[in-house]
Amino acid sequence: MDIHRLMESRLFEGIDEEQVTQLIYSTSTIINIYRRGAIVANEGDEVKGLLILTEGVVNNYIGEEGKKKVNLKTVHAPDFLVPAFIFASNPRFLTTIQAAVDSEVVLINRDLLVKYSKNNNRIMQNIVREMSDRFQFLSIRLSEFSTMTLKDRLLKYVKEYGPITNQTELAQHMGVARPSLSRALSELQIEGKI
Amino acid sequence: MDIHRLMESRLFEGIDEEQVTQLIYSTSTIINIYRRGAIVANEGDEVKGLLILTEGVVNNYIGEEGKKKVNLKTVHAPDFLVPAFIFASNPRFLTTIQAAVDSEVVLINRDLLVKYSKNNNRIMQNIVREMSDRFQFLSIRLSEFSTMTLKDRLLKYVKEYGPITNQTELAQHMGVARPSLSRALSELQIEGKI
DNA sequence: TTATGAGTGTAACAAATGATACAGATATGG
DNA sequence: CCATATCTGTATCATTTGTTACACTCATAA
Repeated sequence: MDIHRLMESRLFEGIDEEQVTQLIYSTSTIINIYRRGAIVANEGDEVKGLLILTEGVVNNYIGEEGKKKVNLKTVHAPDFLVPAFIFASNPRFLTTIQAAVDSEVVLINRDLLVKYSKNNNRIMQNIVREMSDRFQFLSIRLSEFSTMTLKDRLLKYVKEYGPITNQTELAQHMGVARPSLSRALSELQIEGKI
Repeated sequence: MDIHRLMESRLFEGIDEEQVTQLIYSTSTIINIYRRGAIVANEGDEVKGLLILTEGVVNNYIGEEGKKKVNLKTVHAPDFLVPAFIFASNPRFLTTIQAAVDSEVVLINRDLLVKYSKNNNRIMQNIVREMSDRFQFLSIRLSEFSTMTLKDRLLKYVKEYGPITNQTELAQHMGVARPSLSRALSELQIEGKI
């Protein structure tokens, strides 16, 4: 884990290193390592506290096993995992989280977090801000799913994220069949739009 | 405004009436009335604080004017409006909010809210819980949009919400064209599933 | 009562996407 | 280097949804 990179991220903005270290190296904090492809959490598992992705990249899939899956969000370290679920009425994972590359996740116990934030509320503010931003992100994605055609979404994607590296993954991100994505790309190229 | 109904809702769970009254009748709090069909807020407007729908019903539309719109969520009083946007990096409405019936909205200034919650954090806890629950709601809707067919979504809808009263509205909720919804309903009836 | 507007059913055709299959390309580990 | 797995392009056909148009019902206000 790279503490300095953590400190420079938005997660611990406004909080000094000593306090972060205290939180992360508390006796009730758990640090887990996951190999590429390993499942970090399953849909339905209880969310026991604040999850921080300290190394690696993970995907958030939704959808039952065997059925069609959608990748709701890809998270790159350092960042929170499912901050929106910690304080829900029913704090459980709605998504299956899978490591896209070798990854490391820190779990800070919910009670510890609450106790700590009584003295320093800044961490809670950062979590709430992140929740809000993700809510906005999700709202926009939902409207795109229901109003834009695949080709339009692809055009928007390349504008925002640059050229496409992996069609198979992108198809899951877009919630479409892989050959459909391939066809859409071909058509966009023929039309000279990409 | 019906203070007792507010007190019984989840919004002010754990907070006594005196404090709620103090918040709502603060000098910086604004109470607005909207006629049926009136716009409560436009996409892009700044979110200045906590919005509480104290009377009525409103819809949250996303999508630019003229283009296809989706009704992200219908909110019935008493409830928060867009709690997830208050503390975002860029606290602006992503949706256009329109009164479905005559409605009343209370705006509690963000600074007042923050100041107040330093002494009593319960209101913030309730807001965060509500944000979380809405995030989960949105996640599920997104996966439904991208994995389920319209007919499947309709079956799920009638299971959860009972018989359909207004196809035109429901079509916007489902993000589909009105005749498509009508056709889907006909087919479900022929198949004896509804 | 009538006129008007909103909601509904449905038909015909167009467009978008799904599903499946297969071949060629490309990476990757041994 | 080869062997193998993964990714990609493409064709074909099926299914789903969009678009447009029109007729019908129903409530409601003048």
